[in-house]
Amino acid sequence: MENNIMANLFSDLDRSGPIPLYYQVEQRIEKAIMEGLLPAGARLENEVALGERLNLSRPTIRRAIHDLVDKGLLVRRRGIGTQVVHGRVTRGVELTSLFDDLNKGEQKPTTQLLFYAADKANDTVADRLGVPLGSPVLHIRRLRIANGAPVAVLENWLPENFLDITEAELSVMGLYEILRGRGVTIRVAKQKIGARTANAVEAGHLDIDRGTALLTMERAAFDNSGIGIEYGSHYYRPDLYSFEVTLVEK
Amino acid sequence: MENNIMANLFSDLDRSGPIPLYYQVEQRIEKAIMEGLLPAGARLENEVALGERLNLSRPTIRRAIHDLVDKGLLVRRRGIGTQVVHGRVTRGVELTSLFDDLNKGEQKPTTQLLFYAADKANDTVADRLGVPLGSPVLHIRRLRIANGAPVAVLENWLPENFLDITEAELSVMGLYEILRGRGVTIRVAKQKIGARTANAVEAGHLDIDRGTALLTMERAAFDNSGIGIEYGSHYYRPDLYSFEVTLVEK
DNA sequence: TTTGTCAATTTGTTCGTACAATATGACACC
DNA sequence: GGTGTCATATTGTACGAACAAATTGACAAA
Repeated sequence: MENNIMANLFSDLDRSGPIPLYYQVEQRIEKAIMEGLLPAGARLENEVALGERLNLSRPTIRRAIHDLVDKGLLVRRRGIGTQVVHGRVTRGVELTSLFDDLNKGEQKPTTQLLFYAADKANDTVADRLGVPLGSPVLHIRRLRIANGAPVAVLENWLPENFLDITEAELSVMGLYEILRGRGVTIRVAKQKIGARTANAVEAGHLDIDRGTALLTMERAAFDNSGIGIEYGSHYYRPDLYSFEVTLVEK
Repeated sequence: MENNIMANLFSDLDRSGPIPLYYQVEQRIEKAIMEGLLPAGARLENEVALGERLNLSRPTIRRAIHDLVDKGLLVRRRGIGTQVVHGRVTRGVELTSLFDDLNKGEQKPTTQLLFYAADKANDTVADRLGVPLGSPVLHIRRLRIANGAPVAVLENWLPENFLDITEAELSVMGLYEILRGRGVTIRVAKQKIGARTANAVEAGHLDIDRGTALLTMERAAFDNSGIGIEYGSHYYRPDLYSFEVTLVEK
């Protein structure tokens, strides 16, 4: 029975294309879990058998499964086998989701550019971004609206080489979308999540009462080579947004 | 020059003991980075050469380096090589830190047990923990105090097999400490971080004004075998506590 | 009944090898 | 001088194979 499910799942692997085989396997297992074909607690076939049926070597299968374990979707024990982790919170748990956040949100988000100016890096910005104090930075503030309701105010600073990002771009695209389009890859990001009480201005932006709670996030993002890409200080309407993280102990 | 450093680093690998070779290599490189022997931006020797000098196969070396890339300590580019990541993000990047949080906090935290009872799992608890509705669970609520100030209220539910955890234990030890002592290893945890406004009771516990902001966290933690270990619903004083996360894009 | 042992199952570690893809720098060519 | 091409260095993907370690269940022995 299960065999049929799996057999169908892996029927047509693209062996010639540029997408690695282990990644294709990974995606299909992940999809099967998300769609409920492999429910929580379900036991996967063992590595060798799986490899034989897909005509893949054991290392390739292992690579795929290992990645999914890292993502927190699977759990494996020597002598026992591999199981789908319990807790069907398994939707959208990728760590990367936090990067894009609202960028590719559920319901066609809109952006309103509140502020846009070339500025000089102050103490905080210089420190977080690793640029010299007083060096040129792009300073922006955006209001993110989803479903007609204001969800968050995003304030960001970017180093000198991004001064040519235009207001027009920022009005229609997410920041990370723009950065990706310029060939920039974020590699490491350090985030700090907290809460505070909204003042009058903040409350006004988010269309809530003064004195209610805000969810806040500070983030410094770095390049492949460790160069500071972006420093952001954001606040969110807590009834419309929250952060989800999956931690995997190694 | 660099060769000498590396040669010394890997002089005596334990080939017979139970610790995997890739792990030994991993630890030594990590140590070298932490101690500054391999400064930010330093380039590692290539995989094959490294393998030859240590008398290890390339897969073993790759495994070690791959793990460190996952941790955010190293960065590698095809055709170029492997480098130590820039940016002093290198301290305390372990994912595990979020697990223990207040347990091993900065200034000798105290715990006050507010509630302790055997209970039956309600809808939410049963769902999050993956146990049957109405099955026995241990239900506790604790007030965490650091430096004389109340920092957080931690409400937790644990499945049947932890019903024998005593009030005395909970008063002097952190929950995760107790669990570790019983041989339980948390493997995957799913967290949701948000904010809301404090009601009168909550404000009273944390010694703040009613209506000020609370930082909230919900967590479901799972075993090696995917069995639910703990479900928690916590709230924190945002001026005394916040969450820090380091994300690594893969 | 309880305990110990052994076989079977399954993942973990480690080796070896081959070829592909990407970035750099040198060199020839226009 | 600029431009394209090619060799080189390095990591990425994929195969195959062997043995080690942990768990379970069956069976034998006390």
